[in-house]
Amino acid sequence: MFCAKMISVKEYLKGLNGKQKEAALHTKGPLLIVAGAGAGKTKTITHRILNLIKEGVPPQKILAVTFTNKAAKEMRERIISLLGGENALPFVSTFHSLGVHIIKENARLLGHTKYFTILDEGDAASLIKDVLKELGVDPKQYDPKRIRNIISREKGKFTHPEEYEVSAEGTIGKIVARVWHLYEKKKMKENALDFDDLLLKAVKLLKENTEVRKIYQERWEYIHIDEYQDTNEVQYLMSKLLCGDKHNICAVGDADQNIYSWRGANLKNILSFEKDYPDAKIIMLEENYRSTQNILEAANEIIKKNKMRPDRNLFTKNKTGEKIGLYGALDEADEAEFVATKILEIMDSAPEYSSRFPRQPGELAQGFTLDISQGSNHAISGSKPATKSSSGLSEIAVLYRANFQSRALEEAMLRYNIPYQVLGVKFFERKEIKDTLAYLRAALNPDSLSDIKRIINFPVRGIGKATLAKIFAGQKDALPAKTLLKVNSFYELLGEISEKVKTSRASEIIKYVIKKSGIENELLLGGEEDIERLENIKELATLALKYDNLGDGAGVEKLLEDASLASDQDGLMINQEAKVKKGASAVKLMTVHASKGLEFRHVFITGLEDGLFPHQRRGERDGASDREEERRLFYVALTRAKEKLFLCNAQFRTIFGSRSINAPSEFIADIPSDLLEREGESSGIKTIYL
DNA sequence: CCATAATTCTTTTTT
DNA sequence: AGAATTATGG
Repeated sequence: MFCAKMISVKEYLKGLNGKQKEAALHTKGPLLIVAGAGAGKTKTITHRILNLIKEGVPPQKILAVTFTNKAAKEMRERIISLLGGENALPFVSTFHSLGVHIIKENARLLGHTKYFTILDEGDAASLIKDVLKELGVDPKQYDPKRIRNIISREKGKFTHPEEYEVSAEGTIGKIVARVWHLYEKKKMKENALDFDDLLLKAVKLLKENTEVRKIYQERWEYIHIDEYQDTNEVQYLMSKLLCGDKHNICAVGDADQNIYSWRGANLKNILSFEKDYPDAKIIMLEENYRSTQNILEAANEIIKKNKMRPDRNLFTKNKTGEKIGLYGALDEADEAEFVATKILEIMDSAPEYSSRFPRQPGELAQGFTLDISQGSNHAISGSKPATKSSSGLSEIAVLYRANFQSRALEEAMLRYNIPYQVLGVKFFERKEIKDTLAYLRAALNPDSLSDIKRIINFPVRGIGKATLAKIFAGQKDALPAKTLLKVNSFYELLGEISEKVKTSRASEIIKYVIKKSGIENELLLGGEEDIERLENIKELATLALKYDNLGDGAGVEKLLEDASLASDQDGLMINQEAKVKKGASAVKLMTVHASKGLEFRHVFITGLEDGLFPHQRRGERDGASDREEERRLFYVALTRAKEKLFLCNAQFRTIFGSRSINAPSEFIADIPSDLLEREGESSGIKTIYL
């Protein structure tokens, strides 16, 4: 119905290409946007939302769901900038926080309070461990994490525990069935939900309760689902239930970028979109605006080798660009050294940075301690904080398959005085942060045993295992008088905190907790490490300032929610805001998974060794599809780069403290050699052996 | 109950 | 290699 004339009228869509415009203008009925890497996916979706609003749809009627907080944040910001000063905004959320939202509004229906505790994977695994012990199963023989994974996978498939019990096979299956049952019971008793529950319970509500379903279907008339290829069964059901009969669903995705099948992501969802919504409009975005032709060609060659994929190719009008650099390193230290020196070279080639870095590795800033565990943002003391021109550094990313690889890279960055930031150090998973938050959670949810367990004897109060067991068994009166006194004063403390929560702002409460609990005193007495921990908690208080305007009580509640749902990158993002704001720009180190959705002028892909990338995992799952997933992962890595790409592999790598020899990844050989260019060999390959 | 010593993991990717 | 968990003795 819309003709060229009408399109031309919409000034605000003029930055889009034909296909993108078509997508933005298709507002009624189901729409699938198949968007290749760098094809302007977010731009299209945000403009579509803009168009809806311009056509008169109230912003609150629009929902956009993403996978990560970072993606949600970016989308929100881009919508805000498109809308200008408008005050009402669409509801942009991750799947998990949408789940929390729905559950909180209906907590009673599920037998929970709105202060339910969210268990992270660690909490969940330790709860499973307790369950195993209770059932008389040796947790060493049956790894709690593994059991947790199996349960998680089943929950992601929307399997009922009873259903599973019937179909469970083998010894493990039987054990899982028993554990699962008790695990659910315990969570209920603790008023706690695991990550899967956040989606599952929300879907159950929507599915089984007509009124609830109606409320949300009416609340949101237009829904958008980002990264549709990564949805699992539960998320798929959620999207379906939310869009109801109106079918105003816009899904965006790219089958080639499905890298989460190990988490239950089901390609079927995107591949059978047309079956689910027969009147669906499908739009393919195949022009890449991000990368040079060389980079894109390499990526196309890599992904072509997968069998299970749509037949299509991205193209670009960008220039040919430089060749892809290739470096065969001796070991991980050599590899890291190469990366570091290359980064300096890159910075040197931009004249405005040339004076910033020391030329020799020896010129280190004095008094700088090497502290890998902290990760985060190491703007080097002694080197001037980078100013406006320093954005160059943040245009560089170093990618790797597994988190442990960051270590060697960090050491090199420190030696060469290159400011860097590691995405993957989970601020909210640090012990001191978890401890502090546990006080708040326990105060709000007195049933939360996992939180109480964590803090009842930290700082040391002389309440040990035996005492704990008695309390949990409801036999407080069986305690010796002296112990009872300690226990009571602990619960009084929780009571005081809970009172304080109702009457104070988030940042104040954090300070209150560390004082009253004795955490502060404890850490002040400790060594250097403890002081650093205290600093981290203070950072938490700073971060909490942002929640102060939500009002007394509500601020803490939201802070706790965000803390539970913050992934590593998000967590760090928040963590860093304070530091980065000062203008420090840094090279980014992260896993390939974490890099999805991002782009950088210069990208290093490290650890391209057989067994590491593609990663060799132990059996269990179907090898062929795993291999294809590794390939998709490499494809994602390649397509992050805009201008220059470096590939590195190391002959030797130390894993678990012992050195292993690795052949270069097959991926390197899969790239046409005319796209590659050797960056020189490491010295001494022949001489050093062991 | 707690501090220290000994032992056993860890490393795939994440909401 | 280093962290984390568990065993041991006070």
